[in-house]
Amino acid sequence: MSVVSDIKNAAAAAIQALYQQPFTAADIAVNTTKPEFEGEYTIVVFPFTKFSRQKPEETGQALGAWLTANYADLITGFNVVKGFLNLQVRHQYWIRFVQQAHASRQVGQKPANGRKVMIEYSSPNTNKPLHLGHLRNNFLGYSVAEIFKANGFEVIKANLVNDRGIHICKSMLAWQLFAHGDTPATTGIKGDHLVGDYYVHFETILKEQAEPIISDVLEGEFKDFDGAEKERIIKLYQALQKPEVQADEEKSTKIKDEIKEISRNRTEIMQQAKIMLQQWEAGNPEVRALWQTMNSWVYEGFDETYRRLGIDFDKMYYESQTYLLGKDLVEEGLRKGVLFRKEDNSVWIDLTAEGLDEKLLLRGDGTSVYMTQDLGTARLKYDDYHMEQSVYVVADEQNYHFKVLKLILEKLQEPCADGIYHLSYGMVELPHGRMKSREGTVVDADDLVDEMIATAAANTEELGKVKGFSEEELRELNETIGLGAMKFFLLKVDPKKKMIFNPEESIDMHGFTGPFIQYSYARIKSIMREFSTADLAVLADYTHEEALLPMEKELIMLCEQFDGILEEAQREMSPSVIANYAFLLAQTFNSFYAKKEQGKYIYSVRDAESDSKRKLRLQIASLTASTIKQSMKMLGIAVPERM
RNA sequence: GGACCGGUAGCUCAGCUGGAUAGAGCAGCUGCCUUCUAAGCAGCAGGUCAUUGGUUCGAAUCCAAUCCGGUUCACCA
Repeated sequence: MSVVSDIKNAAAAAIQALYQQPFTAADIAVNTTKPEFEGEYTIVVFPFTKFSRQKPEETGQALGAWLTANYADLITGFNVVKGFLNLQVRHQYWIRFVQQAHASRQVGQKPANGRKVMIEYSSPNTNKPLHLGHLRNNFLGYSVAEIFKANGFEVIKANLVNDRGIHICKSMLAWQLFAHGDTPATTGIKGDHLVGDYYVHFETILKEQAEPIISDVLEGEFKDFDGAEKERIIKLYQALQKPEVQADEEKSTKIKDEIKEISRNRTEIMQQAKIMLQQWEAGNPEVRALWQTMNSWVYEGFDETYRRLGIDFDKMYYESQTYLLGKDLVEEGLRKGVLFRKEDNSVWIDLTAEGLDEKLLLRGDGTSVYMTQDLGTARLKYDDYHMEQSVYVVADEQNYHFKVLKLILEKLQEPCADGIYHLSYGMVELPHGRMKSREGTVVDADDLVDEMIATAAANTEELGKVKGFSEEELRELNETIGLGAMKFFLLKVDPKKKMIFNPEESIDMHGFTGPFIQYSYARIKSIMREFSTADLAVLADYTHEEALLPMEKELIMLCEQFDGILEEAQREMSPSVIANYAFLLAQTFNSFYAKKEQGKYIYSVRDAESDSKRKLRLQIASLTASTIKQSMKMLGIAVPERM
């Protein structure tokens, strides 16, 4: 039970008693009171004037009087300003909260609720190392999983690895052609980076081979093409010659892009890659062996990155094992009449009634597409775990895909359909736009982590506050701070918004940042170190009778809101809710810590004006520390005892 | 063109289930380390909440239209 819900329930009872109106607690607006007015929480009374038939002020007075008379253990006083009823919560209420929180020892962990969710995140391709975009995905997925757990859910963290397809064949082919047998072991290059390097190599060759073909086409020469493709390319060429197209830059760029794409497909190296993909699908032993070897290099690299990032999974899925799934669903769909077959034998679903298009599910040759395997995988996951919700952490460019996926599953009456939830997040962009591998602007995840830790180390060194730390402790501290800065940076923004990352400026460690909060935590721990565990232990049964000073109350109130914040974060699937809260809490503690009047620190724990105040403040500090620690844990961020 | 998302301080973002005078951080300017940690604190300055209209006691928040930016609408994944 929270204060806000207590107040809402009391207000609902008041309305029932005074006006005989069945107003539910959920319909009552309760906010924190603005600092310029007296009170802690405020009820907005405007909505009640309809049936009170009094002015807002009178309605507020009547409600306030009733509440202080009938809920005296909750509310001790009130004042009314216009339509706002400001309530003063009984000071014992706050004290009781502090003591209960202290006694329970574990803040922000709700008991198991018997509900099960799967969170799929990360889901990398195995042809390239992880980059900045993946980091947002990984941190989001991990954090949302933590948030669900804290709210009492059972969580399965899943990773669907895209380990097959043309992209990995590109790396494999380039390796075969140019690597002379190099391995991570012989070169000392991390496996995922080595494989990524050959992917880049492939793209370079591809570009070289495509260029003459493209320039031929642009000059009206089509010798590299035949059949339908030739017709298509000629059509594009002719379209490009039209004066109205040449005047329209957007249009001509689009046509040129298509010409480039078709030309790239005509290159020798691309043809080889396609052959390799066919060999892979046919189970060619040599190709399969190379595939296994190179993927294993990538997994070693990924494992290292994941371990460093503190990211883990309960269940791995591999597309090489799931890409053929979904065909039976299509068969069933055809039988149910939800799907239909065209003359060329391809299978479709008609979603025009839903304002969407027709969507292909099986090609004419019977092979499946991305959507088909996702349908099958959705069923597989559900068969594996029977979870009530299946969350996909995937960038917002796939919004349409997931909308369609859910819709099709609903139409097929799959039991997993209702639980499908696309946690869509915005891309991380550079100041000049999206990261482009062809332009070499991709920010590598490992490099960024290194950089962050180095920055943290430089700061730690400069501040010189960690005398007596061993080498190992120092390394661990800098890793905690560097990673904390990075995770917080990527999680503090609302997931659905795209965000800008400027690699020129390193991620800040002051202000609204992870290190700021970590620092605040370490500072509290430093205060607490002055006192023994016995000092803390006797606090639980201590009854505090003195009045609460403003910032003592403010901190208690903030800590009391934590449960509600956790629920909101889970409901919204938004770690940023917690990031904002943790910052506010840390910031408030810092003000509390530094508040000075007439040359004295008025909230000093050590030099408190009385024994009871010392104990109360120690308790508040301890509770604040636990709440900060748990908040940061929800973001996958550790907090140091000293920094 | 259809669908979806976004537009709040110089910059990066909160606030959006309607509530009191729109908040942080960074950057800029002032102060504060004989103090339980200055990765901190206090303060100054900075706004037609894209535009217009509507809904009502009340709109950054809801609705409509418009403008700007993005994503997507592949027999790619």
